[in-house]
Amino acid sequence: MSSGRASAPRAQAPDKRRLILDAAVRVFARQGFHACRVADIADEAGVAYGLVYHYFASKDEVLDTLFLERWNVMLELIREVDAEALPVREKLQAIASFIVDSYQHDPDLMKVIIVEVTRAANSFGNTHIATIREAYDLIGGMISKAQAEGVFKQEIEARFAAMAFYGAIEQLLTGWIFGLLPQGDDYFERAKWLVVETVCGGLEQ
Amino acid sequence: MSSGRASAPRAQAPDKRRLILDAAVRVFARQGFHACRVADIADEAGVAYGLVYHYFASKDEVLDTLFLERWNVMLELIREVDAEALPVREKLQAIASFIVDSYQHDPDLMKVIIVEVTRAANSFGNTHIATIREAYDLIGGMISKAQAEGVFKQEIEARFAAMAFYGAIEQLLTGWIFGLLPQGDDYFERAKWLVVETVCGGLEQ
DNA sequence: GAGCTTGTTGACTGACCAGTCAATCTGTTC
DNA sequence: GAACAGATTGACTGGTCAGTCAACAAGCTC
Repeated sequence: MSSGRASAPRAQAPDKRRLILDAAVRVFARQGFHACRVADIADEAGVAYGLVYHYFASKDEVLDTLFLERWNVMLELIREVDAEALPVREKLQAIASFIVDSYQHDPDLMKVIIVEVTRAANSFGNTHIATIREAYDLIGGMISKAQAEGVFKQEIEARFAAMAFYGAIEQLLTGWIFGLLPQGDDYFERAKWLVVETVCGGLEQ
Repeated sequence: MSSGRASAPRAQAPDKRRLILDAAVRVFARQGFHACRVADIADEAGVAYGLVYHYFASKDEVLDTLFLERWNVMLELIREVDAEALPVREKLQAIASFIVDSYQHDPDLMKVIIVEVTRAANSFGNTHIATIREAYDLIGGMISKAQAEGVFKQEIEARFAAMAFYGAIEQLLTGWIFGLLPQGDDYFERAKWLVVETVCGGLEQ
C-alpha cells in the first residue's frame, strides 16, 4: 500500500469529471439547480471549487451534460424499438418501462432531468427543446403508424396522443418525486403496465 | 375632467395591487420567476419599485398569490363537479375543459402556474404541495368511486390513474407552452375531448 | 388646515455567488 | 533532473438584485 509504484495507473483512478457530475446530480436533486451554489457541487464531490471550471465551462454546462447523457440513451432506445417489428402496445410498453426503470435506477438523475430541463420552459427546457421534441416526435410517429394500420383510432391526433402518453408517465414520476405516490419495485412494475393499459385501451379501435 | 371632485372615488381607481399581479404574470411567463427581477415587474406595471413591497412581503408572495388565486378556483370547480350526480366521464370532461379553458383564457397565467409551481419540486411546488395534492386526491376519489360502481376497472390504482389523467392534460398545455403543438379554438376543443376519450377508454371495463 | 392614515417613490445597502486566475502539485518525457 | 503539460487549489472580484427606508403625496376626518 502507501506510496506504491508510480507507474501503476492507480486502479480505477477516480475520474474527477465523473465525480463532479455525480455530485451535481445529488446536489441538484436536493436543492434544485437555481438554489444551489457551484461550491456545493465541489464540496459534495470533495474537490476544489476551481476544478468544476476546469472540466466545465459553466454551471449550466454541468446540467446540460447530465441531461444530454441520459436523454440520448433514451432517444437511442426509442429509435431501436421503433425499428423493430412489434405491436404498438409493446413499443409503448418498452418506452414506459425504460423511463420507469431509469427512475428506479437513479431517481435523483430523473428528478433533475424532469424538474430542471424537460419541464423548465424558461430555462433549460428551451435550450434543449429540439432534443426533447425528438422523443415526442418518435412516439407520435409510432402512434401515427398504428393509426394507418388500423390498430389505433384515427380521430385522435397522433401528436396529441403522444404528448398525453408521455405526460402520463412523467406525472407518475412526478408523483414519486413529490412523495405523492407509493414507491417500491411492485409499484414501479404496475405503473409501467398501468400507463400503457390506460392509454392504449383508450386509443385502440 | 382634470382635477374633478375629490370625493368621487375615481371611476374604477386602478387597483395597483391587481396591476402588479397582472404585470407579474406577464413577466414571469416571459422570463421565468428566477430570471426576472422585481424591478421588471414594477416597470411592467408602471409603478415604483417600492410599491411591490407595499402590497407584497416578497417576490415569492407575488407568485404564491397568483398560484393560490387560480388553483383555488379550480379546486372549487372540482368539488362542485364531484358533488353532482354525473357519470365519471362527464366529471373528468368538466375538469379537462376547465383546465384547457383556463389556458385558452390566460395562457401566461397557466404557464406560470405549471412551470413555476405545479412542477417545481424544489421550490414552490414543495411549498404548495398540500394544495396541489388536494386536486389529485379529488380526481382520485372520483375514479375510485367509479371503480366501486363497476364503471372503471379495479386493477388500476385510482391514485395512479388520477396522476396519469392530470399529467396527460398538463402535458398538452406544456406542448402549447413550448410551441410543440398547434393552438387555436378548434385544437383546444379537440384536446378536451381527446384526453378524456383516451384515458376513460382505457379505464372503462 | 392640522393631523392622521394610507399610498407611492426610488436611491441605497448588504449579501450572495458565478466565474477568474495565479500559484502549486503531479506525472511524464528525454 | 530539467522542462513541460495537465490537474488541482482556493482566494478574490465584479456584478447582480432582493429587500429597506426615509421622504413625499393624496385623501380623509374633525
